[in-house]
Amino acid sequence: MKFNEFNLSADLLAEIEKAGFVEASPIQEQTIPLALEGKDVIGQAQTGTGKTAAFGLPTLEKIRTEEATIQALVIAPTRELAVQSQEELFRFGRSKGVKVRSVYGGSSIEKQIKALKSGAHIVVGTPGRLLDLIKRKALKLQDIETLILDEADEMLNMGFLEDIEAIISRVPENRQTLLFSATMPDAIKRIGVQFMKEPEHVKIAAKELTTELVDQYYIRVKEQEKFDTMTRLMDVDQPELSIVFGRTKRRVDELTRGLKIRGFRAEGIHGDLDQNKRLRVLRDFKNGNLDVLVATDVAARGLDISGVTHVYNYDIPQDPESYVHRIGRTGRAGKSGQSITFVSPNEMGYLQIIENLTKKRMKGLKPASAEEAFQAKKQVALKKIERDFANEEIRSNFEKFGKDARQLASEFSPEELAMYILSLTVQDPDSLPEVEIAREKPLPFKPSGGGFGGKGKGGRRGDDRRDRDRRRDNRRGERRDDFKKGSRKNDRFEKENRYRKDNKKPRNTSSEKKTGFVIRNKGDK
DNA sequence: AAAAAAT
Repeated sequence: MKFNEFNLSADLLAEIEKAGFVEASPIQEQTIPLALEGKDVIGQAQTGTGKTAAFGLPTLEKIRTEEATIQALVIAPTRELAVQSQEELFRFGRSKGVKVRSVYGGSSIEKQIKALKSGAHIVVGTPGRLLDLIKRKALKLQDIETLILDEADEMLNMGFLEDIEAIISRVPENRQTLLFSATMPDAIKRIGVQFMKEPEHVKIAAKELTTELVDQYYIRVKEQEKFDTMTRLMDVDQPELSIVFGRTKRRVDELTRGLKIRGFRAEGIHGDLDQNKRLRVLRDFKNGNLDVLVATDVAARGLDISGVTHVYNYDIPQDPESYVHRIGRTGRAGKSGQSITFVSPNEMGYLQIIENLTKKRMKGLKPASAEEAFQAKKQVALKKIERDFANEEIRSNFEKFGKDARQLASEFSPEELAMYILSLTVQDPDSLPEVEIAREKPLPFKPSGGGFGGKGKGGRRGDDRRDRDRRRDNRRGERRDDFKKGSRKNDRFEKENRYRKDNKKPRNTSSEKKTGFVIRNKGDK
């Protein structure tokens, strides 16, 4: 279905066309008509399939610009996401003259109050700042007709729920409520439904929860070897842009430092950094002034950054839902991507929990050796140098390598110069600076209920336990079969060949020799 | 058990 087949006004369609959108995605096709009718909708679809436009377009359509009232409210889990959604809504509503404001913590409330006073039809905000503005009577919600929870399952989660309830209690009961997310656990959906009237749950049916545009890999690696393993893989993969997710803010700081030492253009983003820095880092990453964004889960959800080809889960995500969102930062809008999740031997149980949620097996991957990484880097540098030498401006390019460049350039052949530049560009793997990432206390493992804790409580304990045992036995069976058929093995070799032109088998790591493919949970005996 | 979110 095409956008111009929706019952949308000409000024919206003009902006849609300007943005180059023609064909609506399935979630858009199914939710836009419902939302235009005024129905309450839960919209669930894979990451990167255009959920913002799905709730944004019908919302914009219904705004009466001649009235200077706030008619729609969007609540988002992070400040960056609030900014991004505001920008997208503004873009589509531009011709129509819709005023969209974003409000969030960490930046001047005075400015935001002024902006609200200058007129707003749609407000996009994070919970804390919204409540603050409501208390100061700078934000009136009595004219709201559409309420949207972006990343709805996160907004209705513990930690946010109380604030959300407080905000919703100020919004008129007679309203339309839209909930959107890629993930929607049943327990959370039940909470959400309480704020809605006869909601339609549009769930784009897919075998897997994650998009098939992302190739999902995991590497089983000891904690102490993780950093080297990741940087080598990055050298081999040569991502355009990549995001590295760490478990804690401190960890993100360490990883950022380490990656910088290794020569990557990397910056970190997490909740302890001041808001200017957070926005600056994100902007630099989008502009291509950075190659690697190192992040906590603050960047896991919603952020739409084109050019992200690789997501590295340096630490395995805390919640299986977080995994779905993290890897959804790549493989967006029809483009493909890769995710690589690093799993230490005692975390293999988490891998299983994630796979249970996504209904998708990650492929095992062998670490690349230092030599392989070095060769890969060298190839890339050589290509770049060759390109430079083909260019007329080779001398100006060469000059940055030293005072005598002009002299050297006249005395040596292009090949000799190339070798010289290469030696300056690519470091020998043995001389790489050492980086140590502090070991954190291991994740607590709670096998109950299939989640990472917090679920399965209440009167169903016995059932949960039986389910769990059954699931576990199934898992073991599947894995053993895989091992016999060698399908997993084949996956590994298929990937290895990318790294090994000589087809030699990379050496086994000791941990793999030890445990093969058997899953070891703490709960298992 | 961590991160996010107001100051």
